[in-house]
Amino acid sequence: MASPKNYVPAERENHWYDYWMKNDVFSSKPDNREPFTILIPPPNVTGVLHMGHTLNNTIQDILIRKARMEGKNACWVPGTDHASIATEAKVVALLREQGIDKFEIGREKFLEHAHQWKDKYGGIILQQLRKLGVSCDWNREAFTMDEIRYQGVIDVFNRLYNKGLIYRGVRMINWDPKAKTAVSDEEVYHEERTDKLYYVAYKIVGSNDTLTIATTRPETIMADTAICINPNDERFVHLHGKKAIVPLVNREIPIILDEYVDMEFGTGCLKVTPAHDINDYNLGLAHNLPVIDILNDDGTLNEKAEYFVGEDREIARTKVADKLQEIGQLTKTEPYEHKVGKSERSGAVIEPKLSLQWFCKMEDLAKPALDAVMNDEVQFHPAKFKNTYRHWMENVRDWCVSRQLWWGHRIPAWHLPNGEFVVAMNENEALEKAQSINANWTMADLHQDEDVLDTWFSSWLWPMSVFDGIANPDNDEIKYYYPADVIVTAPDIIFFWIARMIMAGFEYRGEKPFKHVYFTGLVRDKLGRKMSKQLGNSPDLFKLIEQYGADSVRFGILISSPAGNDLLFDEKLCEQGSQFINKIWNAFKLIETWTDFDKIVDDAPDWIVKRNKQALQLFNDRLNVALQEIDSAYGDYKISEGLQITYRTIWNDFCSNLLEWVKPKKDTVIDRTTYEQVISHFESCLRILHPFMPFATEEIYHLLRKRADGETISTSAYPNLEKASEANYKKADELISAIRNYRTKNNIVPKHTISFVVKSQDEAFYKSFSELLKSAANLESVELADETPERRNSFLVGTDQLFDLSTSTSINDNEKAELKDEAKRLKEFIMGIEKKLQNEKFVNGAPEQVVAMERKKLADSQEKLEAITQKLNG
RNA sequence: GGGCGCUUAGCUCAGCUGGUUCAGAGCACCUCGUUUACACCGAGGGGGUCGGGAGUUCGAAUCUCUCAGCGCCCA
Repeated sequence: MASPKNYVPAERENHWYDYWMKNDVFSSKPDNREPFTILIPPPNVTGVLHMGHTLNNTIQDILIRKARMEGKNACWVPGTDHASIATEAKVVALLREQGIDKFEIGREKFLEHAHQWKDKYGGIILQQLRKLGVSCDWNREAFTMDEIRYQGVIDVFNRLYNKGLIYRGVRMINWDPKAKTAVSDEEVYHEERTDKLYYVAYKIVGSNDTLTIATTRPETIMADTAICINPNDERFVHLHGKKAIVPLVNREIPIILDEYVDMEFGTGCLKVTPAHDINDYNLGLAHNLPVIDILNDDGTLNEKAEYFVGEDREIARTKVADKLQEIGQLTKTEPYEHKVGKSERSGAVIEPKLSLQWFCKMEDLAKPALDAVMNDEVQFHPAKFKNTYRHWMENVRDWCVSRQLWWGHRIPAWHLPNGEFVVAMNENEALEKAQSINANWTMADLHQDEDVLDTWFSSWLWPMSVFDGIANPDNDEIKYYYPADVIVTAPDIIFFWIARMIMAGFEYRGEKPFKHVYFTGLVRDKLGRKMSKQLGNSPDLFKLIEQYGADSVRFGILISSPAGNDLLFDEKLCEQGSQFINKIWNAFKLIETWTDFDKIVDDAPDWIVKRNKQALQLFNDRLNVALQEIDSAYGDYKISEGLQITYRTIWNDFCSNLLEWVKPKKDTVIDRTTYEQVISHFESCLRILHPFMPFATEEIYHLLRKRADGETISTSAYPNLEKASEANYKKADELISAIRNYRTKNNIVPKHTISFVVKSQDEAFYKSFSELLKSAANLESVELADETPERRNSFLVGTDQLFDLSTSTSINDNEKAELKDEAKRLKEFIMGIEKKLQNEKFVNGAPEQVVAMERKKLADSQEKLEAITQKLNG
């Protein structure tokens, strides 16, 4: 019953995913086992799966699958994020296509459309994730705006408000004039851009003098309320106290002094526009300047500007410049490189804007969250991100939590006729509170705040809200699963999300929300460029999965993914993954043929039994060392390294060595005990690999033995670790290679048996593994010798000297030269060690072990040198 | 401007609490090989003065300083 030539992932992956679902392998309920919890970073409902998600979720899947196999109660909670700005933008655009205006249909109708949109597209990404094989508990799917999560947000807003941590204030905020909403500092990215620096002359009142300022934003001169100069600037200080006249609008403004002004920049004179620049705003506060806001919410000029009313700021800029030119007050322009803030959401240039917003005070919340990371209560992997985190947390600023949008959690504040407001859990409670101020007010007098909360204001509660831990802080689920074991995320949301989750965790549960944070890198293309739509360098994931299979895609993205560093993704790596599966597939087919050809017997010849025992012993050592290495890789969150070790162990140690060692040749057989053990080693290999490549391992696991109904490798026990040393394994491997090498050099075909006499200090090794060595290297015999046989070909493996009894010495010139080189090298090496050992400082200063090692090195080298000299002279 | 990090084989990276036999892996490359698991393979091979310089030390890829290049974050 031969299996197909190749494993075809496309045919099997869906099958196994269905099998897992049908057998409810991924679901979790609290019980008396140790929990292992992972919370998915909820992808945006607007998103489609990209390489970043693939990496991130593959890592989570590996961690959760390993934990599951280790017998822990593994719970991976999936979910999605409502993504206020992005989703609202999508829905607005969709409605616009249908000729519907958001403001015309109003809030309620709009939200209906938004919910419809979410129901239709919001789950796409989670569906796509299933293709990757992720083992989320799908019964637990949460959404940041579903009932439990929504109420949690409202609850937390109320509590923070009552605690005095939420306030309303006028602040300079980042205004996105396209999305018409405030965005947080973290949602602004800065882009290098070449603009112009305009030099504008202002007349001085009561004088023919002018002073010249340099600005990138001439369109804001209509909002100027002062000119500022540095008090140390002797060029201009005489102007202090005089007034300047704003061009075009001809308003008189004071000339003030402040050290803030950089004398080197531009002309040394600064126009002050408090409404449109954060630094100017602060200057305005310090000098009591009026604030003139000349911009509309959409970035066009308003009537206060007087000129170019209704024009977009960018267009107005050139028009103002032209006008200034016309009236002779534009003295020059020069190109100017600077950074421009843009909205991460809409791409629009951010406008600093004064605005009444809701804020959350951060200082008190930040303190325990900072400590928890600095003292490793919450561990960052890699730890280098602790620095970044500390820097931000120590300088944390209040969080602007309101957004001028409809899609989201509406701020639970009701404005009252007298201009006050109340914050409440719901309308009724709000009315109650209102009536305690004025008993005559009715519901009609209350008006709920129009704004919604920043999306992160729901995400930061995620570790609690997914278990309904806000409203029901004592429920069994949150008590069991909280804190989560690990969060896997990219470092770009360390502040948005990670920091705030830690704050919320301590604030509401007095405990960290998770134990470990694993930061992945960015996925770049093989040239190191970021993947972007513009470059078109982002591969189509589904084509990749179709072509290579999910296992191979997982392999490809992981094998090159060092912890915390960006990874350069190359499709070729997926191919390497398929080749790996093919290798394992063929290992399985080999074993399968033994059954087919009746190779498995109970009464195998003694030498086979012995040899196989030796082979298994060595492999067992190696496997255990590998397990140890893999375990420590997991412990350090070096997932990629874990896969690399697994790859090498299966390919080199299991396939190339163990299988070759015990493989029954032409007319030989394999004893049943060995066969059974090979199968169980194969199973161990599959189990180690399963978290990385779940589908193919499941497939072969089922082919290796008859499995019970519903049985799965996913819940089979991860191999146990035994203490082992692989010294003998390595020696055998090296020795066999050396003998092969010797054959090649001397043109001895593999078929031809040879006999060796060995001079070695490690006699036990040769006694223990002679059958294996003979078989693997096709030796007639390998005997230990006390004396050096004369005139025999010989070579060194470590310090062991092997003499080929079947030939007589005939060193050719080539070999002679090589040996001489080696002898020379050894002599120098020996001299080096001798010098070291003669150095008292070394002998006294270095640890005993190190000195002993040097002595051993010396002895070994001398032995080698002696052997070589002998050979050269013989 | 401030902070953090990186620079080791052609490529991607390990190694870095200084000392375990002239610095490792995978891929790529070269040579040989189709013996019934696998050419998506096997056997073998070449390839690095560990970015430059200085210092500490008996000893530095590993620690310190400095220079250069690159990247990220915050202003």
